[in-house]
Amino acid sequence: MKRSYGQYCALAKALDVVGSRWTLLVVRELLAGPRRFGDLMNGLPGIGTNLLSERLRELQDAGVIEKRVLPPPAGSTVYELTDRGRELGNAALQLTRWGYESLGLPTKDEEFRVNWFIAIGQAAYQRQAAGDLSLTCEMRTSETDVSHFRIEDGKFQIVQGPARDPDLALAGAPRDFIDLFTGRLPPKKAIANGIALNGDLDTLQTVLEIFGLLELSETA
Amino acid sequence: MKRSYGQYCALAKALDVVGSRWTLLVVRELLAGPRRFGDLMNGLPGIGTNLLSERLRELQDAGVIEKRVLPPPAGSTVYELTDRGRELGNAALQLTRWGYESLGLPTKDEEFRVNWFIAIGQAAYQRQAAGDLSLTCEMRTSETDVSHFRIEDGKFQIVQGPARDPDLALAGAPRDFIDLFTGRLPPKKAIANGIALNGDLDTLQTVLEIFGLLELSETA
DNA sequence: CGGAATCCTCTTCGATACTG
DNA sequence: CAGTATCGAAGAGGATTCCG
Repeated sequence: MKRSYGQYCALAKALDVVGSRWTLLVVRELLAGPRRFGDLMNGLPGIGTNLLSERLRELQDAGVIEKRVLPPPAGSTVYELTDRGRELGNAALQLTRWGYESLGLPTKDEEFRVNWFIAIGQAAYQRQAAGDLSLTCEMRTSETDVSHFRIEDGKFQIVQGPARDPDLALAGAPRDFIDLFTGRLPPKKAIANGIALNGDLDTLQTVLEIFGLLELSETA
Repeated sequence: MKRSYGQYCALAKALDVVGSRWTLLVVRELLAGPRRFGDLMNGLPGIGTNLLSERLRELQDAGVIEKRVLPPPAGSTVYELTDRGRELGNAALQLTRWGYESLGLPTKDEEFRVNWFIAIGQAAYQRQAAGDLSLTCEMRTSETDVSHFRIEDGKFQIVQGPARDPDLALAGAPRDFIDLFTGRLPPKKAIANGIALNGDLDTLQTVLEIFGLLELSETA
C-alpha cells in the first residue's frame, strides 16, 4: 500500500516515513504541542480531511505520533508527537533554516500563522546572543491565531495557544510582525502603527535580538 | 505549473523545493560530487528517466544545482550542487540521522550503494572521537560501486568514485560491510570471511571508531 | 461538531519505448 | 549516453455525506 524507495539508506528510510506531501508539515504543527483534528486542519490550509486522516494514520503506524483522548471534562481526541517524533525537531529546524534563506516577503495569497512566524525566528535564533536568558513571548494576529515561545536553558520551544504569564505579548497583523522583526519599522513606530504591546520596550528589544534581524530579500 | 503549499512558512518553502518525491535523494547523490545523468540513474534505482530529468530541471530552476559541460577530453555533461544546494547538507544529515534509528538490517530486495552506507556512518559519526584526525577511506562492493570519504578539520566529506591515495581501502559484499561496522563480525574474522583490506588493522580500527559502532536493530 | 469515509477530477508517478 | 514522449496506475484536492 505505502510506497517505499526500497533502498538501504537512512535518508531514504526517513523519507519513506516523512517524505510524502504534507507529512512534515503535520509534524511541524505538532512540534508546538498536541492538537485536535480540527486544529490541524486550521494549521494546514488546503489539506483536505481525507488526506489529513490518512497522514495521521501513517504517522501513527510509523510511531511518530500518538492519538490520545484528553481526560474529562475536555474529552477531546488529540494527536501528539512521540519521543521519536520529537526527534524530528532538528531535521525540521535545519530545513526551516534553509527555507528561510529564500523566504522573501509574503505575497497576497499566502497563508500566515503565528507559529510559522515564530519558527522563522527559531531558525534565525542565535544561541550565543541569548546567554542564560529565560523568556516567554506571545504573539497573535487574531482570536484564533495565537502562539507563544519559551526560551529556557538555551532551548527554544514553540507552543500553540496563549501563554499563561508572558514577559511580552504582541498583537497585530501579519505584515506588522514582519515589518517589526525585519527592522523595516522601528519598535516605536510599529507600536504606533498597529502592533499592540503588553510588556516593556526593553523586553521587546531583547526579543528582536533573539530573533536576530530577519533578513528577507524582496527578490525571493 | 509547480505546486506550492502557499504558506508564508520557511519549512513549507523548503518543501516547495525539495519536498517532492526523489528530490532530496537527487541532492544526496550530488552531495558526493558532480554526476552525469547516467550516474544519477544508477544511484537512484527505480526513478525513471522522465522523472529524473524533471527533477533536475526543477532543481536548476530553484538554484540548487547547475548543469555543466566538462572541459575536453571528457566533454560530458554533469550536474552539481550550487553553494545554495550544498547548504542542504545539514538538513539531509539530520534526516539521515533520524532515519538511521529505524534503519535495521537490509532486506533481500533492498538496493545498496557504498555512498549510502558511508552516509549512515556520517550520521553516526562522533566529532569528538576524531580529534584533529585526517583520513581517507575507500569502500567498494563492485567495479561500479565505489566511493570514499575524507575527514579533515572535523568535516566528513563523501566522494563518489575511488580515492587517489587512501589510508584504507575496503572491498566486499554489502553484508560484509554491515557485519563489520556493526561489530557482528570482529575485524580479523571479517577479513578472513570476505572483506579485502588495503591498509593496516590499526587504521581499520580507527575507521570503525569514527563511525561509532553502528547499532541496527533486527526489529526495525 | 469533530472525525473520517466516499466520490470525482486532476496531477503526479513509474515503466517502457523512442529520438538526437 | 542523455534525455523526450507516451500511457496506465497511483496519489492529491475538493466537495459532500456519513457516523458519534
